Amino acid sequence: MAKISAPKGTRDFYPDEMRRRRYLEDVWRRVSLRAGFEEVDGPIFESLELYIQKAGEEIVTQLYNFEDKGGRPIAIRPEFTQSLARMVVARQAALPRPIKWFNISRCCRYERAQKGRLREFFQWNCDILGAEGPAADAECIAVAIDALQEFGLTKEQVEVRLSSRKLLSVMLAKLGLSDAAIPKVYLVLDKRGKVPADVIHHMINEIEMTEDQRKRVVDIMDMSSLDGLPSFFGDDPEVLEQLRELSQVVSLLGDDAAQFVRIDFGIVRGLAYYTGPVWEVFDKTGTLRSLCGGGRYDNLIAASGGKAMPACGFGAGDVTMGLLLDSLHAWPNDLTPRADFYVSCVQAASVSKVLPLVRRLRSLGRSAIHDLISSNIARQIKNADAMGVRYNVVIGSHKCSDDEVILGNMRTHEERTIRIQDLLKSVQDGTI
RNA sequence: GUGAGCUUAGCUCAGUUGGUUAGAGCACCAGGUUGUGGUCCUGGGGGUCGGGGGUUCGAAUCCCCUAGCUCACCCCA
Repeated sequence: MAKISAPKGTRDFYPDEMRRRRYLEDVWRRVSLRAGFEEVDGPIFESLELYIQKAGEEIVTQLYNFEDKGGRPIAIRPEFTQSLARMVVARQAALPRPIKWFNISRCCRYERAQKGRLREFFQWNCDILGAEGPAADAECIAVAIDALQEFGLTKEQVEVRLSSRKLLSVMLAKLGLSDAAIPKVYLVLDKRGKVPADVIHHMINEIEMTEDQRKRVVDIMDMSSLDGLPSFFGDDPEVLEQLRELSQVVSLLGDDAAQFVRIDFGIVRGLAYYTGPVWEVFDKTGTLRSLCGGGRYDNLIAASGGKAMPACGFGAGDVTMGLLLDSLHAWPNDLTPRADFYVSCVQAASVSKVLPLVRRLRSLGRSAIHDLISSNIARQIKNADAMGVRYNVVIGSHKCSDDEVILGNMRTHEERTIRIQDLLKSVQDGTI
């Protein structure tokens, strides 16, 4: 039989990888729950139409789709947001506001795999619906930062780059740029930092606008705070309003979280999608794709057939986060689950006593394991040690009677003889 | 869709201008140690050198084709 390998862009999760995946998910879930988000989920496949409706026919080339046996066009979910919108719309009137939901979804996209991007991945989403205004945006950013800190990351290692689609479009409109020039400016903004400075310079010079406009576009591009803006636009009320809203997002975070945040109008993201503040999290070495991205998308629910409803949220993938923790050696030291007890057995005659004791220990909520391949006592203890077990329990030693066992602390090397019922009692009391 | 690189043991990799029977470390298994663990010592299993074809007395090594993987561009909800 031919060996068949896993499909391109997918991963096998052997125990090592699975532990890391669970660790990521545990952090995401813990952080979400303590911020008051409720976990939701939808099907792993949806009607293909759900994605076409939003992104157009071209999206089909970028996802896994098939016809089911009833001839219905189906797609494996490439993201969760469309499912979320569908779920919200279905019960929109009945859901208490604001809606705060989170989800950890397995998603597939048919794309060429490369560093930080695979065909199957896990994505954490947090969304707040029914809340307009900067408080909800700040809450999303706060939760994302909370997760970063929970992973042990500092403001020296990662940063949140914050922009505002609305502020940016108002500013560009006020500069009097032509309709043809504005998309090109977005493109340049998006490319900045990804391609060499002289290329950026060249791209800007290619855009048709006056020298004054060009200079101002460059100024906006280079801005890393909002301080200069009011004088820049002569206290224009529209600009000021958007500026105030974006500043509030930062100030609501408080000094501690705001230290992670930097204003960067280079954050563009999906043009059709976002309507207000947008942000992405990057590692500061700049070697990885974004760790997390989000923003305000007030049109989504209406576009999905519901009543207009403000919404904001973010998504974070497991692949890039894993790469970052790899490169920083920031995984927790020991994710290996260690059993509390290894019940070993000296003589064949006592073998039948092993599993019953193991089961008693397990029923008390402790983890207990034992030999399954007839190892001698030396091998059993060797195995127990290799697995980092806390206590070794020896049954059938000539040093003790039938209702006794030897309890060995694998770390301190202390041994003592103890009656089985006393052992179980101590375990129950929590003294062992 | 475009371009580049890589492929030798389960993993990470050596392998000299082509030259005996293809190696190391780690991992795994066993013994030293048949009633007590980490170290150590000894041994063992495991390779169609990605696949196919060609050149040659001789190919892991050179040439051609092909597959797979990786990286970058495009795209990125």
